[in-house]
Amino acid sequence: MEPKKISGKLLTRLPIYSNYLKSLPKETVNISATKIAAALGLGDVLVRKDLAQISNGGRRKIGYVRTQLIEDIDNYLNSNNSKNVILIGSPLYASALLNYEGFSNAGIKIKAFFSTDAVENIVDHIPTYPIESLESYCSNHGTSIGILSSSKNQAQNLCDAMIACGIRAIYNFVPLHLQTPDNILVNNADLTVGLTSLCMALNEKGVNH
Amino acid sequence: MEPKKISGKLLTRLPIYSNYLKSLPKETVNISATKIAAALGLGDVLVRKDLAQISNGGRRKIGYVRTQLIEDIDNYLNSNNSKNVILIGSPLYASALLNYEGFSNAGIKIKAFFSTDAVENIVDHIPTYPIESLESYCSNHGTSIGILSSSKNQAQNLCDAMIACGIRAIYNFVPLHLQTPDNILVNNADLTVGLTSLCMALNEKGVNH
DNA sequence: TAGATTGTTAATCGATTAACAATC
DNA sequence: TAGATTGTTAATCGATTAACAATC
Repeated sequence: MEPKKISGKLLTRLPIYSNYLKSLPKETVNISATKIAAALGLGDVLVRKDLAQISNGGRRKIGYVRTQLIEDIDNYLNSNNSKNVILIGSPLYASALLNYEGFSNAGIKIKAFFSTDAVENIVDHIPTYPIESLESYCSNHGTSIGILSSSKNQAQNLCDAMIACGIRAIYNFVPLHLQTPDNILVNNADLTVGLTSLCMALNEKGVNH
Repeated sequence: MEPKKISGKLLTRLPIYSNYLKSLPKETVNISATKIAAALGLGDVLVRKDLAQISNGGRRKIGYVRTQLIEDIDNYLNSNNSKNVILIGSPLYASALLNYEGFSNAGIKIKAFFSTDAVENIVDHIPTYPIESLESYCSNHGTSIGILSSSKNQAQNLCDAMIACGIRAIYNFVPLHLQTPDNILVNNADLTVGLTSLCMALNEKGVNH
């Protein structure tokens, strides 16, 4: 059950592979690393090395069994990612995450949303609770990961509240450096890098507006 | 005016440095790389090398002038990132991005939001338009970057629409591999990696729920 | 057999860290 | 002077790519 440790870069590619393989027509039984690489704009050796880490490999001249590969990738992601994850923040910021269709690809399910504003359920598969019930929920469910998506003003308070409730790791979508004790893991989601690197690439092409 | 090319990793750190420096009390005139590194959990040599790339350096024994450093970083980001950026999608997915307080740190301003649903302005500083006016807007403004935040179903259509309007680069928040011609830059924002690496880190610590 | 493929080993490349020199 | 600092050069590390061997 111990998922093997793989690199962060590969971790970003696994859901991409999985997605791509699932998008192929059902008739596609075998698929080669070369084809996958070409479709996704990666090197073929890279794809082969990646797949070697989570599957039992393919067959020479034939490639990999598509369904097996999907299973291997999803298995890895599921066994790695089966954690109790909650989301905390205000609906204004959090609704995109509640609706995000990418987490399930990675075997992640958000269990509950704790809202700073009184609201109904925003999506039907994730219950919304008032922030006040965070403590009782966590003590009952042993939640280990909290996603934080709020205004800058609220962020540090919400962060403190999560830590007080025993949360071990925080995925922070607020563009602010959170103050946390050493034993708390924090991962800061940075939505600007992607844009900035596009800007950089356009500059190189001579596009200046 | 040609911003120097720096690595993607540094690009993620620049807004972090800028944020941190701005968060210090006004009385702080000088700040050393060692202190910055300690506060942000980075190596001091790394910070020094980073700063060397965008500033004229500090003074031995004293460090850097805080305000000068902020200016240098923000200057770099502004000159690199002064592009016409629009957001396209449905409010459900896009509202978090419209409200995101991190883009301005990087010198990026979203100029307009093109909504698939008829809605009023969501935030007061970004006008909301119906998707139908995308074409006329783009031909008037020479927009080069589009942020895509919609359901999976809508994504490819919206992507095609943007390309038809002359957009050169797409920042894609939809967990789906977009089909695009070779000359279009695509950057896929991946919100799951952060969560997945937290899961991995917790696994290593023996936390299994 | 020839060609398409996987898989392995070595080379390259870029980012980070270590060691240390310079200096105020 | 001694200590805190910047800055530079070399070493390390990890990820990717190149070259090629194996094989169906």
